[in-house]
Amino acid sequence: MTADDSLPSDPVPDRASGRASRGPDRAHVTLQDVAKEAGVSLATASRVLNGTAQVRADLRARVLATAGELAYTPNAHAQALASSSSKAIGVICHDVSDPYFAAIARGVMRTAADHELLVMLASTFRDPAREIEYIAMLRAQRARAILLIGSGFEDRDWERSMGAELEPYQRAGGRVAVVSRHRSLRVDTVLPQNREGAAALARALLDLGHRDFGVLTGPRELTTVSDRFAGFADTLADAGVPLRADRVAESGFTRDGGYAAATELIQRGDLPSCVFAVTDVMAIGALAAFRDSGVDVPGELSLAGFDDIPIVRDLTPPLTTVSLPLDLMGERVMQLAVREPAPKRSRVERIEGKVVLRSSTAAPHPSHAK
Amino acid sequence: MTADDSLPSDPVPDRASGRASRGPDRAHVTLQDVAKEAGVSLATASRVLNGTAQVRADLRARVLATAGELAYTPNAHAQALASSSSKAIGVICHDVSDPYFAAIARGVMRTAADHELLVMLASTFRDPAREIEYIAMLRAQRARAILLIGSGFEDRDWERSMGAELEPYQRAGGRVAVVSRHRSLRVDTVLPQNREGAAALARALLDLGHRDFGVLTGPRELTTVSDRFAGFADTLADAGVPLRADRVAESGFTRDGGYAAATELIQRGDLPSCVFAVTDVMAIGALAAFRDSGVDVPGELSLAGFDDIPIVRDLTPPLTTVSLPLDLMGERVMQLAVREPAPKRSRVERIEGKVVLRSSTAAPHPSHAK
DNA sequence: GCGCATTCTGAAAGCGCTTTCTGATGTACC
DNA sequence: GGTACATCAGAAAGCGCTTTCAGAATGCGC
Repeated sequence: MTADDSLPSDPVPDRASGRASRGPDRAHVTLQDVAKEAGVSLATASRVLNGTAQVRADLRARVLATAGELAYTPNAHAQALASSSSKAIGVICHDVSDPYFAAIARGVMRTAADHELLVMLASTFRDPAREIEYIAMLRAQRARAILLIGSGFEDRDWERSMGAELEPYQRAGGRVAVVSRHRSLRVDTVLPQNREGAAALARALLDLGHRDFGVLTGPRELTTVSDRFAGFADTLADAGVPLRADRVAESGFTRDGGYAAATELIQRGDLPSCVFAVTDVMAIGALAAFRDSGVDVPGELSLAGFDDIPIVRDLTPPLTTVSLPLDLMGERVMQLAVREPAPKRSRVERIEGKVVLRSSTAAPHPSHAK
Repeated sequence: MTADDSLPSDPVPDRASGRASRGPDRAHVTLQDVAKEAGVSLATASRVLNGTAQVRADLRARVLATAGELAYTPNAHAQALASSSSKAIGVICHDVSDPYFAAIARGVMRTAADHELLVMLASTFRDPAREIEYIAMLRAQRARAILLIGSGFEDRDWERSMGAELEPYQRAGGRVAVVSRHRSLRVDTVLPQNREGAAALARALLDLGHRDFGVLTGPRELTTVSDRFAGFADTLADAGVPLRADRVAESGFTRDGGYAAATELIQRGDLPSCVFAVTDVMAIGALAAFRDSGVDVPGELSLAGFDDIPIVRDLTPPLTTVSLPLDLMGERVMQLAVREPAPKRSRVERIEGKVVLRSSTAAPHPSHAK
């Protein structure tokens, strides 16, 4: 790759010499400029451009015309400062490139566009310190709302510092909404029914005849992980099916984490008949690990995930999972953030997951018969 | 899903009644508040908090302490207005949930974090009007830089209106950088070598023995599509291998577009021995189509993509593709935007693609022998 | 101990806009 | 024709911060 090359240049109107026909020499055209040029007062120009009040038709037309000619763009900072309200909302996620988040973000972006809002996006890469730091930045930007997408932590310290940052923000009129459970954050929530979804999945897998399960989990301190794990494990227990401790492997909440966890399971020796990965992303890694080790899915082992990110349909075999309407969840959390805040209590919008059986799961291999 | 439920509430310090110990009643703590409380002037407080100048140690300490106590957060809008510079940069893409973009965005976010910048992200969903609109919004926000990620259009009108929006922005000191070719936009560019990459891929596929090719393309007016197509087709032509018109199917630049294009190819009757999808995302759809139609890849037909988005390694079979360092490209475009602008000409950073042969391609099926 | 250079602090002028408040103009009615 | 009431334009006061400028306080040399 070479730098300092040049693209086919084109004739840009006298950039170096003078300047475009009417534009002022200063960097930006201000409302003042427009007003002067149109021969009206600052106030009138403002009113015309914002439609705040009636303005005589001819003045109105003049202002509009000059604004166009001068290519006037309002200074959003000045507007924000004067009107103390901003058109930007902040979204904090762990990683833009995680398909789970990307799918939710899509819904958020779409809905933001409908409201003519700008989205400031921040990736924390699961670093709690960075998360706090970003909230401070969004607070500084006077973002109209802050959206937290993705699992919270089961961690007292984190909760405390999070609350300390968010509470003054909310007191100052900022809106906060989250996807996933954030204990003790008093905020509007879009809450995927992780526990119930995992339970339903467990029942479906039991119905297929499985009695010997493995679980690939992410870090236990993530609420999403602990909820899904608990839902799955409890249902097995209720059915009288034990979940052996050595059948549970914990690793990172990523594709590679899934690969690592599955590999660990394989190395421990005899495999269960069915494995549940707490997220699809981990399941993708697990599937690769099983393939690399020559474990046939679903012939020798069934595999299921959670989330139903778009890609899992196109895997071989397509992945059984608990389907969450991710795009919709993004839309909803955005709507919660935009709607009038509930007077006292925070709203919780529960999102049900639906078990989708695809060909990554099948009846257990005969060798697993009791 | 039910709404208006309540999360386990926690004791928030007297939100309704009075207020937290020292905080003022107004919505936000201002620098003025801090200065008064610390018994110094506004100027001194500002200097302490920005490290703009030396301040006597004891005053310094007092300011810092009160700022902490009052949980002071500067108003970024006021700062931006007063100093006419902002800490936000704008990124415009087509769809956050497209893995190609998501991977680049990751690099962008990482690099932005290093520079303590906030990223405002906008999805256009390939609507040129929305693209223009977003640029206007970012201009209003006085974004320090605007990044355009993704293919430009080969379209005079679009170029013109794009230029009209961008040119005043740049004249006012705004920085613009893009990924992919944007004809006649005089901006710093991270330029994947689409033509060369596609040519190299064609050669590799010829080397495998293929002589009968098909191509699945996206909309021709996208520069990325036309470059890749041209590189591929020209190389075939140079090798004396014809590319029949009925072996080319055009569709949307998405997974479903790839599925549709592949289906069209299948329905036209006899298949080529090798198919090139101009992006991995389309290749994923094509792979699904071939599977659904019982066409064995690579047994009956070889399939190759372009981009090397992370997921294609985990497909069955793993996809042959032209690998682009997407994360790095994101980093680079961000760096271009942050670096001092080149005095006269725009910089172009060429990014080479590397052909990666995986198992979705193989020697042609014997039935295709000449 | 005095004068001068050197720090450091505070007052004040904006940055570009919104939004009262005030005043001017026009209309309606008696 | 004069008063009362709308209606609409303009002056001006901020919004919360940075930054210049001038003045106060300190240090030093002689």
